Amino acid sequence: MAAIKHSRQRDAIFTFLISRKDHPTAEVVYENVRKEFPKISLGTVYRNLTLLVDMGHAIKVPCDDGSVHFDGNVSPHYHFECTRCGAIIDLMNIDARKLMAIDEMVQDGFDGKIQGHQLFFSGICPACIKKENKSKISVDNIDKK
Amino acid sequence: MAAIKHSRQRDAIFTFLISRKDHPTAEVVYENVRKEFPKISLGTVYRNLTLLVDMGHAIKVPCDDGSVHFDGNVSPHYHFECTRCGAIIDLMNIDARKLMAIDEMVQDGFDGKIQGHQLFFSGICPACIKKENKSKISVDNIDKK
DNA sequence: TCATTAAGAGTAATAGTTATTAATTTTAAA
DNA sequence: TTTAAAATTAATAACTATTACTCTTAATGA
Repeated sequence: MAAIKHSRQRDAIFTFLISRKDHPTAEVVYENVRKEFPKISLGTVYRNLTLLVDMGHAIKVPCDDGSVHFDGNVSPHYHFECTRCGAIIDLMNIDARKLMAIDEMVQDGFDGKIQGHQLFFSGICPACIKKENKSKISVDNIDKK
Repeated sequence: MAAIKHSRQRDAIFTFLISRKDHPTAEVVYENVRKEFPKISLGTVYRNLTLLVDMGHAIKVPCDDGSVHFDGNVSPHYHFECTRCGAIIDLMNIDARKLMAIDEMVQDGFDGKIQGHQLFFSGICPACIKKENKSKISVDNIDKK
């Protein structure tokens, strides 16, 4: 019965994960945790990320472009990917009743049993919109935020 | 101006794709087209599948488990994956207005710009439900379909 | 028919991830 | 506190899905 032992490396991975709002990939986690543990290996990062997901402390976010990101926010929510900068952002403002309505919408007329869904949004993130506006406005407006 | 030449292999790949309702992977396409073209290579299958997708004759369906499936049905619809047998099934009975309502639901209160979404359902497919019922009923009922 | 050139076959290369293993760390019993 | 079992790590090998490369075949247009 594989008792799970504490490890500093896993701590560092988890701490890094919850410190970020943009959902890093395994590679990004690796590069950052390496600052604290220069000898950590990519395999250790992968093993601990899947461990954290299995323990329910993190979520695996498979994106449309095939890349896989990780999220330290385990409360139910959807994700949004910016088509400009690639950032993954949490969408927390969802009404639970509307979520269930989505399943019911397709269950009607379908012979199988709908048990759940994955919903993933795409578009332009607030930061990229701000950047875009800044480059549009003329020089004398730059300081107006 | 890269004139696209016709090829029997591509035809066979496309014909196989639209003949299936369960959205095969590149590997499955390969195994099946090989019956007609025993010398076809996996690289040819991949190249033609992406060609078909680029031409708008097929859709690439990246699934949650990381596997990639292909769909010869290009009309707008959602997908459903059976958690028992892994089959991917088209869900055609969706009201377009309800789809847009999904984007509006999350746009409200979000500073970014929602441009679209990917929605993917999971559960038990009709075939697996039928199979389950069959194994439950007693012997004297087997022939009752 | 013949020349041109995209497409195919076969194979090598790559990326992302998982598996293996010897050495190290953690934990708990003595 | 010491120490030994068990889990974890670092390093690396292996694996899987996909793409790239090279040379050959065959579709197209004159």
